[in-house]
Amino acid sequence: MMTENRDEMRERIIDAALKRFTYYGASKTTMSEIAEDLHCSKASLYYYFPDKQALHIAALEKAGETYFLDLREKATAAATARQALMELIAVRHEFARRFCRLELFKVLKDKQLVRFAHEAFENAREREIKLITDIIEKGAERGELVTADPEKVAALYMHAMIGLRLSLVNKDISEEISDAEFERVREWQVQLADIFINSLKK
Amino acid sequence: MMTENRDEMRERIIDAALKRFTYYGASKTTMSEIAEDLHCSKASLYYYFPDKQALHIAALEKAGETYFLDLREKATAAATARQALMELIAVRHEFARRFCRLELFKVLKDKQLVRFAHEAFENAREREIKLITDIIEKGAERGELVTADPEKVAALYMHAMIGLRLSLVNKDISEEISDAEFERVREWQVQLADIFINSLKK
DNA sequence: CTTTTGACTTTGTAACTAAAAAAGTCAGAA
DNA sequence: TTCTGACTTTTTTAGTTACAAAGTCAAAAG
Repeated sequence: MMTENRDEMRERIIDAALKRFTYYGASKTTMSEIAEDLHCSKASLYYYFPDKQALHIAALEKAGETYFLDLREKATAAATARQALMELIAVRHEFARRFCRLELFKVLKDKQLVRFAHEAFENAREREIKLITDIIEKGAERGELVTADPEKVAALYMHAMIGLRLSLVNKDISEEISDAEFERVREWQVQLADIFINSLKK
Repeated sequence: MMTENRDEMRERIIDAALKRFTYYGASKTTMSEIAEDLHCSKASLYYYFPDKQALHIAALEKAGETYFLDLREKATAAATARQALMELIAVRHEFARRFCRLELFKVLKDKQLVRFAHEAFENAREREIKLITDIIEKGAERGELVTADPEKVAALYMHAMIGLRLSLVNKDISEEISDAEFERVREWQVQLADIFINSLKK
């Protein structure tokens, strides 16, 4: 392989894997296929990653990191709290559409991976709650809104938002989610955000 | 059997089935077991119900009807909109605790039953949304709160509440849900209700 | 010395199958 | 009209095998 260094090759493998995982799901993707995409041998992959699971985790981490950076960038750029929350909804919407097939959940057989996924989710949620807390606090400083416990409200908002998607989509993981359904979730999320914003106004 | 009439025997069968379904799930309950509980033969059950599925549906309908009547009774008795919403949360909490093992979902193989369950859920949700709409409207009449579109807010509230449970519990259907988790969901639901109430105040 | 590979072994999965269990039927009894 | 024991049919499950994918390694290539 014509790569400059070890890390670069790792990235190339993660990208190739992520592409496959996103389109077909991790369980339906073989190491051989990823190797073929990269025009290298399967054994090479094992030089960079101890096993398929490690590659899977690396791919998930990369997707999550990209998502979170995007989230933070958009949120901090917004002028008002309402605008910031709307930006978060938009980013989440795009992320869900892109990675809903990542099949994090289908690989529930592997206990270690389940634990990792769970921790990663917890962690991502924590970071997102922190982001929303900041948005609310900044809004309070500006005099836009008031609340006794910004973090509590942020956590509640976060769970209600995630839940709204779960409640509205209400499908098996194997089923395809249509664009119309994604759009519907987005619209309801916008309205729920407005309820929260309104509730926090003086 | 020493029953006065056909309907009474049907009820007895439904009650016995519901008990088994609730504790062990429909798929792990055999018609023979239900018959044993009633000290009658399995063939008798088939005199009252064409097949197991029909009995399952009847049991679900009964559980749902009981739940809804309870819901309406408590809601109409409440003095304020806030109090009414709190009563709904309490009833839902009790219902979820009792029937979370009903395993409506595990029997996903049977297409007809899935369709029924889906329609029943839709229907129950519609009725519950109607109930919440009434609560909001009554609150508006009293001058407690204001909103342009009570039904829309009610639907949003309903989905956010259902979703909050889904988001917080976040478990496989097979896993047991602890009392502490149920309680946690209830507390968050109370807070979400307050957010909505506050948002709708003048 | 680092990276890559083809050929290899081990492990997991999907597709059969046979045995068991549960669903569902029915002629006749109460 | 309601109920049942004995029956048939259908569905589950547990075991098996065959194939595919995961994972290893000695040796080659740069």
